[in-house]
Amino acid sequence: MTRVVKKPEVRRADIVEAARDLFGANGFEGTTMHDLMRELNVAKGTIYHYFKSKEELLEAVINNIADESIKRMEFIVDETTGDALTKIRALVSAGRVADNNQDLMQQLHRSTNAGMHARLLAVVLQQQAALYAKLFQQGHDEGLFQLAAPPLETAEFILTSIQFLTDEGIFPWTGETLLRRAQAFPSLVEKQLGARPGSFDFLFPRM
Amino acid sequence: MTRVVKKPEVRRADIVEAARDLFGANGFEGTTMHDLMRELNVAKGTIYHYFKSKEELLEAVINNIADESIKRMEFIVDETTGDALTKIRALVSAGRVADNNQDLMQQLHRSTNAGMHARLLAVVLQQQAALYAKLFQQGHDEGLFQLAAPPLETAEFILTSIQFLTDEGIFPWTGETLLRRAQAFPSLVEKQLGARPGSFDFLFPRM
DNA sequence: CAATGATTGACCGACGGTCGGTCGAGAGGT
DNA sequence: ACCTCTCGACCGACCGTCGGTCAATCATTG
Repeated sequence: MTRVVKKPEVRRADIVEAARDLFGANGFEGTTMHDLMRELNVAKGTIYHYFKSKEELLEAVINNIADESIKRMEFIVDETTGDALTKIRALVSAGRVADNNQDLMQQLHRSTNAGMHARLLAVVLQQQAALYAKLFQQGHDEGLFQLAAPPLETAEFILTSIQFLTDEGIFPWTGETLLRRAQAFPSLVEKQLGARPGSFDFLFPRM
Repeated sequence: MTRVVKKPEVRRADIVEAARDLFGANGFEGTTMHDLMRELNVAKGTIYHYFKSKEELLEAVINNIADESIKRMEFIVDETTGDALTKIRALVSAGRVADNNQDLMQQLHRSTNAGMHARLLAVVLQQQAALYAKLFQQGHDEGLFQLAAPPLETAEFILTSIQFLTDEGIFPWTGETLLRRAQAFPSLVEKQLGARPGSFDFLFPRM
């Protein structure tokens, strides 16, 4: 095979990108290193030159997705002007990881990928919590919220529940269950934040 | 090998029990079907006679653990007399899945087992939520709580956060992080339930 | 042109899973 | 009580696949 030499950073990025696509299309366990080397037109050893195991490659893919997600969210917060509630609203509507990773999410819904999924959730969550914490603090300062606990812990608390309970990846919730929960979220969040009733109605947009 | 015939239920239970032990000791991926057949003194085909895949066996193990857990908790609720807060306190102190599955939990702390772990959490959670929902309702009726949403959704919301955020299995939180969160839980829960400040101090017992 | 290190691909051992076949036990006939 | 006959629990050699290894090879750089 014709030998192609690339700069290490480039090759590394190529591998992560291809892995991300394949994991998204076929799942982690459903993707073989052979699939990956064929996709990349690269020998197996090359991949193992950059990642010492498939597991480590998964780690890199997860961080890649998470980093992209958090950057997008930070950008949204920065470009949005207004009070905390306005910023939160903008963030929520654009913040679903699912939207920009449609096929990935579809794969994550297979229970075999629960591991990959849970780990991705955990990383994304920690990053998002820091972001929301700032907004909660702002809202508190603006008199919109009455927090009972530090902003970061409050953000972690709320985000964790919403992510896990709305995510069909780890456990296949039924449609009714999801609806039932979605309807309860506004009240739950308002209560937790001490926000005005109705201020989080946007969490469950009736159509 | 000497052939031993058992009643199907017995053999099935034996397999689940042994699998539970081995998964607990070495993790799901760290346990081979060969290990299992050696432990059971049984041929590989026998295991596959009862479970069509390793994956399906995992499912059975998870349900086995979850069932045992929920039965213990239901028993505790039944034998405890008093108001909702008293029952909740009893439940929490005995309800940690970790306590009665020490080595299992230790294994779950390996990120390779995130899948097994997340799925177990999901099942246990759904069962526990139903139980706590009853107590939240009782507390509401007794005037101890002021719920902002239906009891079941409230229970799911709270339990999910606490389980996920205190569990080191999926993402290895640091000790400080765990402490920081534990300190915030009482306030967060009280706020969510509309309970008297201090009534959930038992969630974070200072030593 | 030598040194470096990126790249190759044949090779390996372990693993999950299959399948043709064996054998014990209970049902039903005599 | 004894003998079949049938069912399905049980066996284990075998298979294909997969993650991972490594010595050789080749492009690039100084």
